[in-house]
Amino acid sequence: MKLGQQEIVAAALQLVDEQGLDRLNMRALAARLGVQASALYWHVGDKAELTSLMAASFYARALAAAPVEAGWRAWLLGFGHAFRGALLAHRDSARLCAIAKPIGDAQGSAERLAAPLVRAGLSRHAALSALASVISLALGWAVYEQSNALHDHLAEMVGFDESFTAGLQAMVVGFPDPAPADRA
Amino acid sequence: MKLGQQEIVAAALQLVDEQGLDRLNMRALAARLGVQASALYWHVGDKAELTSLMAASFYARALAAAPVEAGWRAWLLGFGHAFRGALLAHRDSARLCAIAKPIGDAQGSAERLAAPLVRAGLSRHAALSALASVISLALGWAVYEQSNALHDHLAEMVGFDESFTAGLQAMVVGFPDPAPADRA
DNA sequence: ACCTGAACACCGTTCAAGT
DNA sequence: ACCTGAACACCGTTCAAGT
Repeated sequence: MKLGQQEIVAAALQLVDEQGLDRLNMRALAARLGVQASALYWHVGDKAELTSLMAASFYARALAAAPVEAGWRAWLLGFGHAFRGALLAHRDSARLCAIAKPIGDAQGSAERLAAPLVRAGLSRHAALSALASVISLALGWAVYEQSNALHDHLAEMVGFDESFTAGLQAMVVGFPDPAPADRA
Repeated sequence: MKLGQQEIVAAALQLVDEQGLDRLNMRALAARLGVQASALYWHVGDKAELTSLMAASFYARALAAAPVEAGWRAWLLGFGHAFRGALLAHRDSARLCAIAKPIGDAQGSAERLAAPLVRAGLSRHAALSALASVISLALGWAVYEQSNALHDHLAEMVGFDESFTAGLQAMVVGFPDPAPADRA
């Protein structure tokens, strides 16, 4: 099996899932791939770039899992749950996203994410704004939810899933309908 | 000036404000305090504990800046803005909160934060749930907002303040009134 | 009680050298 | 083009020793 960015990112995610984010280091990752640590730098350039790639995979998976065509409210709800799902599928994913410095064309990715909302009738500004709020909400929840020690105490107290859903629902319902002048 | 947790945390926040989170290390921090790195371990125990203390200072400041008595919606809005303000007052604060492992009595702090909401008529569960959503939203926004490279691109595209306010407003308005059976 | 000085283990990264 | 081996700088942490 040849070594490439794909395999490296996959192995890194696997390593984090098993050992946690603070056990992710270039030597351990290289060992898992049967290679020397310095070999990774041919494919990745930087540990920061590696974490950015890992974070990007969450967004990509969320977008893929989001509803295809729907009203903008339904799409926002769907995407919110999809992004949350993508995060919860991996250990320490939220911390990973928080650490990750934005990669490549952040501008472009944002537009691509917002495109379904624009197609559904929101202005570019309203779409980006609402999307950022939904992403922020999901990311923030995941941060606290994955904070290991917190998890035990708060799981029973609050019920992460229902509470997140309640917050998301409230927010999306609360977003105003696009003003007539704001239509495409 | 004697060395204590207070001064260490303050100096650490100052250092991060000036140099950024990834330049925060025990040696630089010690040097700033005119002391040896190993001396810090008498007062702090751990770098993780230090970051937790730093993160805790944000929550404390937000609680202090929140409205004293108000309806639960108004209090939530006020606290949301206060927490956001506390985060934006320091560089890399959101990443700091994401990294920080919960300190001491997370249970107790959560209750203390939620107390004003309970006094305003929400059930304990509804209060914790709503509060967590507001905190998550503010934290999530701050993560993206402080992501240096992102800041430049997105600042004009979205308008962080208005968009955060819109999301917060929508969410708080969208929270249902407490059911009669759910009253204190 | 509080701090110094020196050390240890670990980690990101580089680079000449190999194939 | 892709990887090894060895090295460098840096950092968290410990601990005996000082005062």
